[in-house]
Parts: sequence; structure tokens; C-alpha cells
Amino acid sequence: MEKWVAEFFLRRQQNPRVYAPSLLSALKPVDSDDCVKFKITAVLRDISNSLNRGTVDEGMLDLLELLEKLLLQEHSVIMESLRSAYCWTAAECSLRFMWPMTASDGFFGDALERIWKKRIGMLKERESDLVSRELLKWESDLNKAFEEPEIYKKIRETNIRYNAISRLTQLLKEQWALLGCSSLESEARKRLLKCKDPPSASRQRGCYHFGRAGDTIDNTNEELETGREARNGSYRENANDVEEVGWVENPDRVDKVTDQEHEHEPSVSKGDVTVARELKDVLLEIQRLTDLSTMQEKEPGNAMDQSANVTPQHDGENRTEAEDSEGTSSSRRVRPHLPTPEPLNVSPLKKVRLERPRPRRLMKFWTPEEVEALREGVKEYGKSWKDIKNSNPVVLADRTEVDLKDKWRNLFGRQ
DNA sequence: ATAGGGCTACAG
DNA sequence: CTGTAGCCCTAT
Repeated sequence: MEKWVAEFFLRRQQNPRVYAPSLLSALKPVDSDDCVKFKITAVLRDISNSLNRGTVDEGMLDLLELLEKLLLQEHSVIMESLRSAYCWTAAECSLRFMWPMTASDGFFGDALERIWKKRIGMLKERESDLVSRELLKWESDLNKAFEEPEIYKKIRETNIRYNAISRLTQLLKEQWALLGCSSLESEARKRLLKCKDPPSASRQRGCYHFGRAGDTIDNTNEELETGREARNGSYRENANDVEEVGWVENPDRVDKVTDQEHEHEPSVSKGDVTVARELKDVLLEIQRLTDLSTMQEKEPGNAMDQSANVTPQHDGENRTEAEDSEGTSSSRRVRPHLPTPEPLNVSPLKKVRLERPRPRRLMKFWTPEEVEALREGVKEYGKSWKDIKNSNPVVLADRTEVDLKDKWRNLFGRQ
């Protein structure tokens, strides 16, 4: 149970203060297969924390490698997003040591040795899936940079950090989505579904992906209330959906569920209803407490109300609806009331027109090397200019994606 | 993100 | 002057 609660917290986006490694070691004795998903959750939370702090360092590489191992234990495929994130994180870690103008100062050489020779060398040894073509390309580019000041300078000016961060963000998004909702939530849902046949619309809402625990709890709540005037039917089908989504830990409970399924009997046991209700209450309590604590952390007063009260000078007719809706549905979920935007007295279109156009970039003719890189890129990726640039960011450092497109057009006519 | 029209600096 | 490579803007 404590693991469930821990997992529930780890998946909440609003609770970034958890330190996953210590949590993992505290729960070490429990080391069944079920534990893998929990560990993945913890690692994802750590990656997320690190990203929130803006740190993309070698610790991040450790986490990504750990994530790969866990995914392998779980027999999942290693997705492109993980490889790409690893690759750009490794590049960013090397870039951190390129702050001197030249490669000669030792930091960069050390970084190459530590990250690419040792760390990635070990990945190669165990034939890890993290070793991608993209990664090998970076390895050769960085090694070249160590020898040639020109390439060093170009890489130094590339915005690798942005790429790394966006890839890590994408990775997190995918992985959270894969995990689905937490055990606590799916267990609660399963029990509720056993009580009632939910309205058909709930099929789409069967699984709530990453994070928004608030919504999940609210909806769980609604189903308890609305589903009370019962309806019989395809409960089995829905129960199966949930089975796939959640990961189940307690063997006793699993048995109970499957037993009942075999009986094809949507009967409601009284015990289950009370357990479901208790579970709901506990979830709501946790929700309330965490919301309170996060609110207090942010601002002592209620920021929403204040901003709603600050009305623009030319007030006049509008804005009575805010109070109306407040009065009629006091029992519903409280939503923030944002003030209606103040009309601009200057059209934004005009403003753009008046702004000084930024100066044209200096014209620079394409070098044969760049053209060759473009040709290779098109051969490999087709007309995905973005991928082409990413595949050879060093040679194509001075060219935007649009430039690539334009050059290709110049090479083969405008049609 | 990409395609396509249009502009501008430059070579001849 | 004209043609074109490179660059910019905007619609999709």
C-alpha cells in the first residue's frame, strides 16, 4: 500500500520535491517484477525534476541508462525518443566543456575521454540499443572538433541544449503516457466499474494519462454519484480495458477480480462498494492536502480572485457573468475566473508593420561541402529539412531549414 | 514544418 | 540591363 501511495505521488506533476533514489533504496526489500514499473516511475520523476531545475548533466545520462535497463527488464522496446534524448544529452554534456575558445584547455579532452570513450564505450560493449547512428555521428564530429578548431568553433555555437531539452521533454511525455494511470487510481476505477456499468462515454475516459491526478479523482467521484441509478450490461468489457492499463500488485485482489469475471456476474458486493468509497475518500483527502500545500507554496492569497477583481479602467458594461456563474453552481468544481482581455487600441497587425524589420543576414555562398551534406541528407531523409540539419549540424551550422529547402530548389529548378 | 512566391545583391 | 543564388515572408 505504501508503494501505491508513493507511486501516486511520484506521478503528480505538481509535486516535484520527491527524491527518487532515496525513495528507491527505502523500498528496496520489495523487489518483485511489479516493482519495475514503480522504478520506472521514480526514474521518470527524477528526470523530470532535473529538467525542471534546468540541469542537463551526466547525472541525466545515468538516469537515461537506468531507464533503458528498466525498460529492457520490462521487455519494452527502446523507443527512438530515448535514443535521441540520450544522444543529445551526451552532446550537451560535452558542450558544457567547450566554453574555452579552443579545445586545448583540457576540459574538453577530459569530457571526451569520460563521456565518449568510457561511458559510451561501455554501451557499445554491451551492444546497448542506446547506440544509434545519430550518436555515432556525434562521436565522430566531436572527435574531429578536438583536432580542428574550425569544427570546434561551429559546434560550440550550436544550440545543443535546446535540442536536448526538447528531446527529453518528448521522452517524458511518451513514457508517462505509456505508464497510464497509477495503481491507486486504476484499482479505484476497477472497483467502481465493478459496482456500476458506466455510461458508454466513459470508454474514452477509461484511462487518464500522465499527471493530472486532480481530474482523475474528480471524475472518479462523478461516476460514483451519477452511476448510482444503476444500469446493467457490458461491465466485463470495460473491466478488461482497465486490466490492460493498470499494473496490479496485490495477488489476492487480482484473484478476486478474475474469479468474478469468470462468473460473468456483474453483482455488486457490499464490501467492494465500501472499499471503493473509502478509497475515494482517501484520494480526495490526499488531493486536498497536496493542493493546499502547493497553493501555500506559490502565493499566500488567492491570486485568481485578485486578478479577477482588478478591472480595467474603461470598465462600463461587461463582467457580471462571473458572479452569476459563481452563484448558481457553488457546489461544482471551482474554476479560475480570468478577466476578459482588455481590447487593444492599436491593432496588432499595424504594430507588426511598424516594427523595424530585422537586418538581412549576410549572403554566404554554399560551399561544396555543404552541398554534399545536403545531398546526403536528402538521400537519407527525403525532404525533411529539419532531420537533415540535425543529421549534420556541424557542416550545416550556418544554414536554417528554410535555407536547405531553398538551396535544394536552386539546385533542381523552381518548377 | 514545409512549400512557394517574392525580394535583393551580385555577376556578367 | 538581365539572370540567378541566397534570403525573407507567409499560407497551409
